[in-house]
Amino acid sequence: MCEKKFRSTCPISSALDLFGDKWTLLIVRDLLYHGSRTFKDFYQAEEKIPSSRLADRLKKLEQLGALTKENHPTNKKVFIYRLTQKGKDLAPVIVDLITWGNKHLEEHISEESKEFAKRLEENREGVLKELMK
Amino acid sequence: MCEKKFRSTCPISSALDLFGDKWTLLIVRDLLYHGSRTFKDFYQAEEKIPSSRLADRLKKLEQLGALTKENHPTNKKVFIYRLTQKGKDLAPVIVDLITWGNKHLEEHISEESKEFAKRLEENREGVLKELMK
DNA sequence: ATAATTGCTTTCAAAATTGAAGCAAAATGT
DNA sequence: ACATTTTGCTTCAATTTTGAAAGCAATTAT
Repeated sequence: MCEKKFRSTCPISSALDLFGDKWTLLIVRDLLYHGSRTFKDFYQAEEKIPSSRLADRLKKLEQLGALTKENHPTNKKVFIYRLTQKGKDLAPVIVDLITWGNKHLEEHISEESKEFAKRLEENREGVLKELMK
Repeated sequence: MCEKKFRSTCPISSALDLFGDKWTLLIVRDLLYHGSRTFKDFYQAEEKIPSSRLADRLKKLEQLGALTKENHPTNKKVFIYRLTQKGKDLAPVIVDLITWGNKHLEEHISEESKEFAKRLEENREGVLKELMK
């Protein structure tokens, strides 16, 4: 049953089998920053994910158990997505991508992100703890 | 000139524009573990990358400045690939993927990787230092 | 009652990926 | 010296994935 899913028994390769694309970790990013999001929220992010892609990435992440989908308390048409612990555990990866990007793509990174990256360098553990709570 | 290359000024999204696929970080992985590799070495890795993909990922990583390509000292047909500092700086990302994979995909991860992950948990900084040197 | 919003699904062309075969230069074997 | 193998790719057809746009049904707002 896993034979089709993973290329090898390497944890890196296996993680990439799940997250190795241009969109999945951006969904995780938005949830790390905001705690909870709706379809529309993700859809309106700067990077402009196509709704078809967004729908299937959310489905995959839910099936994987990295996020949950629950009803909005008052609006039946809206769903609320949140990270599970499995999803939150991706925070270190995300945070290291920020550090790498900030160091090596500095010229085109936003000031806001640079400041976040600075906080990270000063206190990685603290920032991580905050993000994952 | 960057307008086509990056979807936004977010460092995460930008890093994913460069590394967000199933193969690129496996090349980095092999170089982190082994120091230097040849085309054949990468090609023979467990995950079976197609040679066409390998060729263009190596080219992209070289253009990006994440690795260098140099001549073999005695065999003119062989090239030696090595990580630059820019490439080595991806080590934290790789290492966090190992930690995540080991925790959440435990049942299908090799014993060898589990042991490495254990060393990581005990001494992340030390292992990182070793990998990046 | 009508219009707008939300969370999708559908469609389809374009782009990326795979797997296999091919190839030239260099190295190795005899 | 000559044939064979190795190495590092390139090429190509077939399949898969993606992106852009349109569509849609069930609410919700007016």
